[in-house]
Amino acid sequence: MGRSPCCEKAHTNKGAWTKEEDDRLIAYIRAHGEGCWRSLPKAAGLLRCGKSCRLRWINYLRPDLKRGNFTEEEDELIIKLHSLLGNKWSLIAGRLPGRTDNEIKNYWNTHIRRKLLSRGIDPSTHRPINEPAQEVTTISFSSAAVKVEEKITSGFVIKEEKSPVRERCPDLNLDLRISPPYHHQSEPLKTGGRTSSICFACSLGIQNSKDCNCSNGTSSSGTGYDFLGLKNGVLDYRSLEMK
DNA sequence: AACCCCGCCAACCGCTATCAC
DNA sequence: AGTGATAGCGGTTGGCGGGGT
Repeated sequence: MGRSPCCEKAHTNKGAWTKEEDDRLIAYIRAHGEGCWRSLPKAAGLLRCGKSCRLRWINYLRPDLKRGNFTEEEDELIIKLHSLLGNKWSLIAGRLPGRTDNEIKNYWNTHIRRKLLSRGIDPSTHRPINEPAQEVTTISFSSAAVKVEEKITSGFVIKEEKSPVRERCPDLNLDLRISPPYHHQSEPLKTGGRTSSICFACSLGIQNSKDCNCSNGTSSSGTGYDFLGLKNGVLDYRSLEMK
């Protein structure tokens, strides 16, 4: 059984948006705010499907969009996040202010995939291309969780709470938590005779990030990591902020 | 100048998740 | 609990522009 169409296709425009349509959409949202996309086109005097309006606003017209080239810092962060989250573009976009899921998805497919391939890394598994195939762990959700297993992937410790029933299907009934990179307690970093620790942001190579809270960084939010929302050093995947 | 190829990216499509009744 | 409506997500498509021949 298919879904009913979100709008009457016979009476809607498709394809590229005109300046006038953009202006109408911006003016309407400025006056009335976002929400109720289905009724928005009619109210705004647009011959567009609500879905199309939403996409246009979110991906192109929103005033907080950054636009422009991605920085090297953003590149690396996207790679790291993708290695953890896979193609969860909206989650990845949620950690890159001013970037949209569509933009990141396009950028991944056009630039980063090639970049990783040129480094000899498989963009989907984040493993060396010539490395023999290994079991791939996918992050997914579940409330039924019993056993906990830790894995170290790309510098992150991932705690898997495994269901005893579905263990052979890693995509099912997993409840994951992502913690900061594993550091041996016996190997503290020493700087100029002083012992210091490196924060998670620095471990990703973004020392000047607002998420940096190690002793080398500028922020000082006390002990424990808070990168990517990792309160108390552990990220509950379900708490990742959605757009 | 004309044609072709290819990369980029905005937009669409189909699906799932969520909510209201 | 079941159903329909709506929002949101991710994969895919297609138009456009730039570079090469």
